[in-house]
Amino acid sequence: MEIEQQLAAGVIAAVKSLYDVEISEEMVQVSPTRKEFEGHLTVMVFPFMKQTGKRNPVELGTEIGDWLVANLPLVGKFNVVKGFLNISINASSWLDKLQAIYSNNSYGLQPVTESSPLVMIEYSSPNTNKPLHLGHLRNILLGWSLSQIMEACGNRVVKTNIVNDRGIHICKSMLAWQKWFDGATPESAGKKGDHLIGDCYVAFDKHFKAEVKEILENDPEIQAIVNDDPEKQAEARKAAAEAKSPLMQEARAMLRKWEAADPDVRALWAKMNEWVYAGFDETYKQMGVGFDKIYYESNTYLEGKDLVLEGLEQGKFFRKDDGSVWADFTNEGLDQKLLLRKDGTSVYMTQDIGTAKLRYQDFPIDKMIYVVGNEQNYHFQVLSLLLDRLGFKWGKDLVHFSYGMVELPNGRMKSREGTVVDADDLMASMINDAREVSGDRLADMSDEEKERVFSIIGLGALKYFLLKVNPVNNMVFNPAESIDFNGNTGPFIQYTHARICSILRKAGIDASSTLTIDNSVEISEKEQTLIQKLVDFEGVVLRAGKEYSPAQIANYAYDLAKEYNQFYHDTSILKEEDEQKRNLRLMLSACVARVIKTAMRLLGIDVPERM
RNA sequence: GUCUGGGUAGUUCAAUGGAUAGAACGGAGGUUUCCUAAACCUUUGAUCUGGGUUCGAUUCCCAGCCUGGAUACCA
Repeated sequence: MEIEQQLAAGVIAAVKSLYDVEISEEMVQVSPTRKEFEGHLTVMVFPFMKQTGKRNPVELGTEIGDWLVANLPLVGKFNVVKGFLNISINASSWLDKLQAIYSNNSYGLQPVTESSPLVMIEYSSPNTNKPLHLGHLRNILLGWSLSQIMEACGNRVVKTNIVNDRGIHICKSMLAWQKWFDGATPESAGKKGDHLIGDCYVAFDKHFKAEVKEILENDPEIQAIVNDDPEKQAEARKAAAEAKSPLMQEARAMLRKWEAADPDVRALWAKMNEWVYAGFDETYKQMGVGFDKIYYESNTYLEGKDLVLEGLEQGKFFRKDDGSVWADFTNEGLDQKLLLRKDGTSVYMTQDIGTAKLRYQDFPIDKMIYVVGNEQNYHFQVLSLLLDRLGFKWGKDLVHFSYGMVELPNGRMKSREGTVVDADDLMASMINDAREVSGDRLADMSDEEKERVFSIIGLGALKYFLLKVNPVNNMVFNPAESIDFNGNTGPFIQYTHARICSILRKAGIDASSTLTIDNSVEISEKEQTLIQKLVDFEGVVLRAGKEYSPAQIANYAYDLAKEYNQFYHDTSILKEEDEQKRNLRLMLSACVARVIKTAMRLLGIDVPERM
């Protein structure tokens, strides 16, 4: 049992024994003691004042403290300040804890068995008409990290991805490729497939814009659209002009051909999508992430349509006069939601229903987590109700892991304004920065080894930067300033780990060595603080899993690394002559290194042994 | 309009209802006879406004201001 829990149980017993009053677990708040005060853990006694009838919190705290010292072996001494009961834990209890952590190779991780709950996590979910950008990076890293954390919390995890491979957007790229790209392939163009297709999309948009402008200025039909409100008039004219654009009409015609399974269109579609997948795979590989099962919208949207029609027959949905199919959620406080257009084609929501069906066929899912931006909060609120109505047992409890946008200093990224930060470019530039910062520290390594380390460090900085922020908040990325390698950063934590590895190397300790310490060894305040933080790790992981928050792991890892750096700076380890003290510090270092490594793995960040 | 997030040092981020609101970057200054100076130390500086609940509010409730997002046939 954890020290905090033992203490909390002790306090409950103390109150029961002293005042014959039952208090609940929630009333006992235990937290680390602030640095200014003596003690390790602090219990708030204010909450017990009513039940115990005590008027004076100091008196109450003192009585509980006396009882704890007399009855709880792990409590050494205590002091009371106002209503804060500061408890000092016995040194031997800390040492026991440290030894337990040292000898447990999977410390902090819950076991996963055949009968563990099955959690499916969807993330990335790209469109296939353009390369991945910074926003996708946040999504993918959160999804990957979350799946690691859920596994660490004792769940079986299936990582999944839904690829939005059909629709008007890919038709635009296909059309542009036919018209202006002269049969270019990724090989002939010398660029990744996703980037080539992205270029096509941009080309389409450029020509399309020009067309619309031309029509707006010269077309008499458009000029005839008049509205008293100038804003509304402009909107209406623009919509009419866009619909009238020959390019757009061609794209729509292509989409219809695609839906009719026209062989030529399908062949082109398949070829171009393959290029994109190859490009994405390269990006995923570079990031160090992957999936267990990938779904494609082109395979799932028809399934969704079937389910909707089935639901319609069972009276779960209704049809409007124009033939469109809707779900009514006015009883649940929401609106009506379109499920099938009047022409019978499916919408975004329909596709998600079909995907859910296939997933449930493939896996006995207990919990489904969708990692999708907060712009889709409403969509997932509706999807949850919809799946529940269709009888998916996890529908009601599906988790929309909603995260904020990555913004630039002037606002959000806009592809139209060319302010999108490309994922591949950003990663390459981070790795390059790492190379420059490193100097000649790794001069004795082979070029291959060096590149591996630079890649770990550069990506570590990027990943940590994106993961340390609370997911619900929007975050700001300034492309003009490179991501830091100093301070509260991934490399700082990696550096601490590398440094510990160096110490252990010099002490002649490797994975097979076993350190031992005597329980009577003296333990300093800094050492005790470090052990306390190590003990916290298990709880931090569980909490991060419960609250779906990789940021808590990130902040914990930084805190631990910072604490160790201070310890390192004013404590000698290798030069320590007292063998017991030396072994204690080495054992502590080994534990810190392992916990850092585990925590960083939960974030999807590697830690090199040298840097 | 309606619904829904967010508002904390100059900047980027923290803070299960608890003690003097923490870090980092930036600014100013300092530390290498010892294990990696990507480090360490000192200093500078903030809770949008007004009410309420509470022994105690950045945190919970109400109102207002600022700001992001959604709002039904795009995904």
